[in-house]
Amino acid sequence: MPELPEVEYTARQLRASIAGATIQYAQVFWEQTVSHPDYHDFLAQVVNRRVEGIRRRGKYLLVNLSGDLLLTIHRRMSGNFLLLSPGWQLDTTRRENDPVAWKIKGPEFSHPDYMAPSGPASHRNLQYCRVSFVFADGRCLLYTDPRKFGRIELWPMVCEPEALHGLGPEPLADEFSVQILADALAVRKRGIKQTLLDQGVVAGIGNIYADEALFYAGIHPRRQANTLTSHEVRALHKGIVSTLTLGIEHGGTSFNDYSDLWGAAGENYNHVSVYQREGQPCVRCGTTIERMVIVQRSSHYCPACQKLTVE
DNA sequence: ATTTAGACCTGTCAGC
DNA sequence: TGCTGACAGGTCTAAA
Repeated sequence: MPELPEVEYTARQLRASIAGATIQYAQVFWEQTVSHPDYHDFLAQVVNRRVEGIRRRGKYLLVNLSGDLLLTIHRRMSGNFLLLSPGWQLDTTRRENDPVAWKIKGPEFSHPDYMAPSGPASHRNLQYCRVSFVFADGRCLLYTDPRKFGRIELWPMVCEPEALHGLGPEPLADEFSVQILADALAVRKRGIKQTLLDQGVVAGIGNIYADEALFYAGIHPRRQANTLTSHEVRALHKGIVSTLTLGIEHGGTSFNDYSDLWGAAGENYNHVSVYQREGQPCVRCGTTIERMVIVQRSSHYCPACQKLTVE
């Protein structure tokens, strides 16, 4: 579920909270979540490491650990982080009818930043802890993931993890120019929607922000990527940068699962123009927003603002 | 060479 | 109330 803005927002929150903290130990409750190395090795290697820094690349969260280790995290559809105040702990008793759900036990929320898990999703998320990191100061970082798609890996810093190798430019960095985007689109015959979802073209765009960026630029999701005019490419570039930037400023987009480190929902769902707004009026012209399926994914667009035919 | 189902997973919601 | 199918912020693989 998290796209670039959600991952970036999490990275900023983690930087402000756990940078410099030492991992006392970790627990793994769903083995497949830790895909490299073997989770036994993972648990052994992570002990007593200090969190040296936190970065983001595309939708990957990158955590530098002391001893030249790199933790890479991809949350896929429903992965989330929650930071528990000291005093909280995992109750690892298996629940009767659900062998993979885990409960959290502890005192009432007392941390000033942690008054209540305010997002509607946070209570639910607490039950699906797959990995936990317990810090020396007693705090506990939970990786929760109802759908179990997310992956956490540990690599020696010297070799860049393969997963990061094929990623395209960072859309919010200087390297992402109009020309870079134009060059990438010029050689792709696929639809523009699929092309934007391709992490090798631009890193970090997912279904929400692809739809939003296309609406911003007035481009139909089925337009062939290499037929965009230079004017349209310029508009799309601006659309990508501004919708992602806005997403970060609003703390990400929450529809179901996503919440921030303290369990609060991201504000950006109040600011989307087309995503999941099928049947509602276009914010620009009032025409009814439509939905179509493209490569097994929903696409939301305004049929009046985003015409398929080239003028 | 691309496109596209299917897999991986669990939960929710609408409709019968 | 209970069942069924569609759908959900992603990405990889194999078959068409």
